[in-house]
Amino acid sequence: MKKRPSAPALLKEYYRSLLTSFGPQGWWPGRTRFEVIVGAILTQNTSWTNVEKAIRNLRKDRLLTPGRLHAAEVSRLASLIRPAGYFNIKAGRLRNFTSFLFKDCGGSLDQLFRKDPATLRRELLAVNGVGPETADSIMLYAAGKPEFVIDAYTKRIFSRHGFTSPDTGYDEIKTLFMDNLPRDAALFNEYHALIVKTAKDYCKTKNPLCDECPLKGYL
DNA sequence: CACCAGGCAAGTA
DNA sequence: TACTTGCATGGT
Repeated sequence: MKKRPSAPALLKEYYRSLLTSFGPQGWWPGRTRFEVIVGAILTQNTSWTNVEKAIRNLRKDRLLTPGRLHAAEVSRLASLIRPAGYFNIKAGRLRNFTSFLFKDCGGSLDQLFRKDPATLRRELLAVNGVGPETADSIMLYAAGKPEFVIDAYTKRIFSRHGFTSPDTGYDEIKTLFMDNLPRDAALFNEYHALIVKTAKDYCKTKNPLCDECPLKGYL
């Protein structure tokens, strides 16, 4: 029985193991920063394939810019994003975000992302419909800030492998990553992408000991 | 048919 | 503060 490594060592080992197994993902969940933000809101408790359908509908109508989206009727947005589920709620949330963006920054993402990270995160969280995961997804994948995104996959994998408990809170598990890894946006981006790939490909079964899982050796 | 998917806010006690 | 419920489509 080999000794359990320290948290920093374990997190680095896990990353190295995933990277070795799957290679760099070069993952980016959208074509533009604004599309990343839209995707982050639409994917709340929803499969990414359904989000892609909704994004395609928005793109077809050329609404994937802050100005065009903000100008569209919420009811029209709702009908376009229908495949992503919760469409009335999410249409309102998209509007809440663009309203904030225009009121606060004149619709400019450059201006929004020039805010210092702590302020930016606090203000994103103040938008109705933007919670911790959505805020961090925007910070990391749209703004390029080093915030680790904790999603259902991350929680599930790490709890199944006995690394956290199933009810560990968002901030607690996030701190685990943030405090034990270098604050590097590219690293956080790649790490989270690898976790998503692992979850989708290998951890569908509720069996944390599945043979092909790269984490197998760390139990 | 049941169950789940890259959450969040509002309601209840 | 701590729990519960509503939101909704599409894939397996």
